[in-house]
Amino acid sequence: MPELPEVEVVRRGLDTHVVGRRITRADFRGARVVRRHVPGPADLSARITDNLVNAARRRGKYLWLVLEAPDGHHHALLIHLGMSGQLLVEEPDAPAERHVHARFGFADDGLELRFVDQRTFGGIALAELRRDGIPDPVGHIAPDPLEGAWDEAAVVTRMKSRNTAVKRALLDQSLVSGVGNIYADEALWRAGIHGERLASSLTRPALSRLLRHARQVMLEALSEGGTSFDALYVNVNGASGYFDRSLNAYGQEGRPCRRCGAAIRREPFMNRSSFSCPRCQPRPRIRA
DNA sequence: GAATCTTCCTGGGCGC
DNA sequence: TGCGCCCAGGAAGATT
Repeated sequence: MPELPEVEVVRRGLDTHVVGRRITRADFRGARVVRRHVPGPADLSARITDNLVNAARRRGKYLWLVLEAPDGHHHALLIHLGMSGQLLVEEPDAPAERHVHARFGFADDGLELRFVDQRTFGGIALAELRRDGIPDPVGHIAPDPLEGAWDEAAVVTRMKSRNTAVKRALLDQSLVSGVGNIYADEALWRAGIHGERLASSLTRPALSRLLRHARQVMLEALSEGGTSFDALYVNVNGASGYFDRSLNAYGQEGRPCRRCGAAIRREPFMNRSSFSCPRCQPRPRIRA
């Protein structure tokens, strides 16, 4: 599934292949892909036709194209890839993918942009931009660790006040965005902290360390994943080379911990799974 | 308001 | 071999 580093690679691909072009055609297929647009897909299509793509931006796992309408108004085409979403850049006459939900054509008659999503967790919406350049629906999403607005000390302060498991806090998009289950487990492993520890029970230096590990692991994935993508594909199937080689905790149940050799354990967490080292990341004795 | 639970969806993988 | 079930995941909205 696309995590923040993959979404950033997609954004860079959009920067290269889509920014600077004028949309002349937008076709949506299926009832679910267009989100929160009461007048419906046809209206959204009409609103973005003849718009110029001015920029491709990202916060956490949200992507958006800054569009300039013919009347000069700026708004955003907001895209979330969900679990299985892909953006592809292809010849207009290439065969349609089974789960293609949107196709965008451009004035230069060049490669078209397609949104393909097997599970339809992803979606597309038209949004107004706030004064700070963030689309309205992204307003409640906190800065991610890879952007300029990232303020580690402020996030530590907010996490310290949370009366909940530190992994829940790490996954809370209103505190820090872009950290999914995989990177949460990797950051906790690196920091030697069990995810069920109360956020408020950790020291500020420990929380700082955890956040710095989260940032670092995503930077590493970005530097590895960024080179493994076909130039024509803005994204590939969510699997970057990083996941094959570099995971220390996530999905490693039973394998020896690379730090101490103990077998990595798997525990249920929020109807999902957490992976951790039983020796490096001892469970808290008491957990509410 | 904070914390937690439920729901959306479908393909891959597994057990029987 | 094939059927049915479980699982994965982010985030909105509901519920406590």
